[in-house]
Amino acid sequence: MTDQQAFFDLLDIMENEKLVDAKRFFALMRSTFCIANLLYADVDVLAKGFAIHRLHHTFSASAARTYLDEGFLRIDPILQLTMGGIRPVDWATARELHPDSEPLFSAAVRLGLGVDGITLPLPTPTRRLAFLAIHADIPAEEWPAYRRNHLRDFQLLAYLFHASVLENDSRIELSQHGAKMLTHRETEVLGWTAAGKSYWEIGTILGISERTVRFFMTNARRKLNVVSNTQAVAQAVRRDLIPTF
Amino acid sequence: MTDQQAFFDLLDIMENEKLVDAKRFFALMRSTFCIANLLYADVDVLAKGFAIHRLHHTFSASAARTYLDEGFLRIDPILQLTMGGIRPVDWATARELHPDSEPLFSAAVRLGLGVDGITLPLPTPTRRLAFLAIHADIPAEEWPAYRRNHLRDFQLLAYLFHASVLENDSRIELSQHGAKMLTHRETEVLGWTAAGKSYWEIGTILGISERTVRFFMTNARRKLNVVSNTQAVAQAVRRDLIPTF
DNA sequence: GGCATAACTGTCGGTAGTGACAGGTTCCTA
DNA sequence: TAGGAACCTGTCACTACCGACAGTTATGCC
Repeated sequence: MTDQQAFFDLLDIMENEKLVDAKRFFALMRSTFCIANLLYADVDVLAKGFAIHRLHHTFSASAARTYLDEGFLRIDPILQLTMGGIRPVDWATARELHPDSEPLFSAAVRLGLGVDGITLPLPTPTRRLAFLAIHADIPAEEWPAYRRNHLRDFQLLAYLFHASVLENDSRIELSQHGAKMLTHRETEVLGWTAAGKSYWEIGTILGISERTVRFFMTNARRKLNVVSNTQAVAQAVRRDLIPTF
Repeated sequence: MTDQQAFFDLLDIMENEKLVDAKRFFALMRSTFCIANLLYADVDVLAKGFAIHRLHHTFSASAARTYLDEGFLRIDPILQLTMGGIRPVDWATARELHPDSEPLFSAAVRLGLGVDGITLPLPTPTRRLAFLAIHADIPAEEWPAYRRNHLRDFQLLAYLFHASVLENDSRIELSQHGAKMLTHRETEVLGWTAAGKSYWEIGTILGISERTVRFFMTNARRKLNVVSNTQAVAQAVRRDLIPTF
């Protein structure tokens, strides 16, 4: 099969080149596998709502805008299945499991996004959600055989691409994220918050005003780049920034 | 190729059966791919030393005991490369990158563990390290072509097996710890709270009402014997009850 | 058939957390 | 001596949380 050779060529590229541009990867994928469209996303679920950390796709600008603007991202049943999962998610399966979301799928069809496709969940170091969605340009009746034939190819190539993106990411993050250390008071206040104390109680304990406690917590949240006290405590405990008792 | 058909049969099993026993998976892998030995491990890198969470292998009992007793696990260069990585790790590459560990590789050869093989890192929900190590029973000169041909098969099947193990794990964990253990939903909701999500957002993500999210959080607080969501998250993170990613 | 457990939903009212506004002092270092 | 960093305080308006009330449905076990 010539298909085989094309796959191996692509594999060599993905394994040997440190940084593969998304556009190039998408172009290679499309030419190798008769893929109509691809979407790679890395969504930061730590941020308020869903902050898009990284997004590459080959859909039309208007289709993507509609998808994002309408907030479909929040209720997309494929995303729900992808979240925290490892197995590939078939769009058809998601459609069956979530009949409530039928309007979404209908809208997707109108936008030309197709209904036969697959989404591969990708692991992320932090609590983000990354995935590669693949929409092949083939007749519906050929889809099962196509999926079966190429799932392994997609799985491996998606992970190699993802690895490339993450490796590049961490280089950037290491250079900019530096000495955002918590002060003594911030640590102290965070510790009492982790112990379940309210602002008023902490203020009384430390002999400062409730307002000041809030001030320290606000600074801690900003430094940890989180939105809630709860989240700040989760991060602090994970990073061993506050004493465990 | 008959190889192809054997792979597809195995793929069908891994995709359709909820729980695939390690022994069965290993047997199928060995017969399908001429694999000499397999090792699947899930270790806790946070614990002092390495706490083994799960371990299946086809190596001889004496070889495995030597490997573990001698503490090779701690200095294994392959594990070092696997840690936090996504890309497959070739044993030969690890040997080149870590000349200091030559004694380990020599010992491995004596023990019959082989030097041509590959280790696939697998993502885990908590701060653990999981991987599948594969050692094929073929002449060294055929290894590069073999690796190239089957990497995609290994990658996909390893992930499906890993998914099966993880899904089964969570079920066991819930049932064995008795009344004080958090339910699946409580764990899930707690995890999203730790990620800074509001009740409304979590409800949207999980497809349930905001009220129900509150219900689960209330139960979680009661079981953890704490008064606030923040405190609950602190406890849960400390006890590794919720995914960290 | 009872009983327990898990998953699920609704409303009310009080309290706690959060952002944005606008200040202050002390101490150390360039 | 100017600037920065840590520490400290106040008010207003809004949102989120949390306890207590009172349910429903499904499943599995004795």
